[in-house]
Amino acid sequence: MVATRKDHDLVRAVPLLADLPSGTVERLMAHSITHTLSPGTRLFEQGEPAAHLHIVLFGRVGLTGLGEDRGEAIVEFFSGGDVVIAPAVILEMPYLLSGRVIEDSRILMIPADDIRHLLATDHAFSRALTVELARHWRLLVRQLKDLKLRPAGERLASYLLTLSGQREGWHSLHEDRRLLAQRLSMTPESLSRAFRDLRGRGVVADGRRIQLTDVEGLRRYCGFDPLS
Amino acid sequence: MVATRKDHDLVRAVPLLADLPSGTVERLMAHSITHTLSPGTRLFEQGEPAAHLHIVLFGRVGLTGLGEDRGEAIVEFFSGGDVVIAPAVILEMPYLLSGRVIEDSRILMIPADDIRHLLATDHAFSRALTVELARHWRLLVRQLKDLKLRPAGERLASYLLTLSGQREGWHSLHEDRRLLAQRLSMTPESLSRAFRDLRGRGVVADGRRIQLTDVEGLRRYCGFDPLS
DNA sequence: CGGTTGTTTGAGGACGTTCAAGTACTGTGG
DNA sequence: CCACAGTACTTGAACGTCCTCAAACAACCG
Repeated sequence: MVATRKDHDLVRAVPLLADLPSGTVERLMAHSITHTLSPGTRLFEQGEPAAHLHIVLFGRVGLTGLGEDRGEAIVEFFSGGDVVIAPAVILEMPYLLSGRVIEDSRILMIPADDIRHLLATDHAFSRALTVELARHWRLLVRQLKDLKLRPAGERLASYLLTLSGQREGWHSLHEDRRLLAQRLSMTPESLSRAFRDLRGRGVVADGRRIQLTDVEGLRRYCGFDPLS
Repeated sequence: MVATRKDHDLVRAVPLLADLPSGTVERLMAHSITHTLSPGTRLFEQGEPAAHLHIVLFGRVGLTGLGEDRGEAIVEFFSGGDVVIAPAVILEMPYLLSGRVIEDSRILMIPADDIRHLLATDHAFSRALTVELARHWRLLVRQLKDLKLRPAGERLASYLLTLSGQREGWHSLHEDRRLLAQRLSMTPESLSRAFRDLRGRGVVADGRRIQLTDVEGLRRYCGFDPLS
């Protein structure tokens, strides 16, 4: 619960906080809470006010949107060093998404008021937050383009290319296929069929282990755009 | 081309710039270019480096993603007072989207270097940019949730509720149906059918004129979430 | 008037979902 | 060690939504 020595090192490695004077970080940490959480834990729910800024020190967290009765869709995964949802905290508005732990994770929670106060008083922090938001913006835009312009199979191919850094050889999925399917906006069944179809294009899949043998072919197949 | 007196007033009304000392705004304007542009004009293309920050003084601009051979998808519309794509400028990265003028518009273009310099030196600007990005982030998330969780008809209903501010009576679409269809990720044919289906739910459509007679029913139909 | 553009409607088809089994892997208790 | 349950993944068949293609219609404009 209380931040440990090791937490401190992890905190210093968070890009958002890396450039702050250590005194400032101390003050942030003073009011913060650090938790080790298990898969399934809900960090916050869509619709509730943002009381804390959540930062993933290690582990993995999923952002999910809840539909009326259509289950939930995963918008993005976040892992070590990532800030989970800054906009709700910045704007003092309710969350548009829910946060759920999907791997054993260590989560730093900083009170929203402290964040807003720092945003108002600390230029370096404000700048770092701007950069962080700009990065997230691009993540979302990429996904919107995927959804609007690419069919399911190509979305998977594109995801695999990003995951692998476009390197051939063995790689490992970071999440199980049910979650991956939700992230890619398809059912587990469709994901399974998409993997089957990619077998003819140099993708060997065995559980979470994935081998890519024809990155160039995959790029052509899904019109992969290395911009990022 | 050169900023006029009237431009100056419009600039002062841009939220991003409203809180800056007037000296700073003067300096920004000194190197900036202001253009009046007609529908169809391309502001910038996906993939090219961001040389300017574009701000819409009045008119309407569409952000479009280009697929390999699948035409283009509209990600969002921007109008008076909106900053078009800050992230590419902030991060010095290529655009992920193309910008196209869809109505006669007056566009302020500020050199990217000036923006980055101001971001690094002016706390108030940095803060305003953070807030602007946080707002855009929420726009994108809303749309992602729409795409992932709602079928075409409900996306239209949701769009109409947002457009109207959930008020009954007559309203006007800001763009023609072809563009609206692209924004909602469907074909014009599907949009036409979606309007037909909504006739039974209190939506009267005549060209760009729309009348809503049962906002509460529409809300229930699409599970509208007033969070914003 | 003919041409262009925007919208609507219908028929057919593709992609992805749903529903329903079936297989493989894991850990548990007998 | 095996039987068993539980979970994860795969496969097949039927269905639905939305797209494509084609045509008709209206409005507008030279």
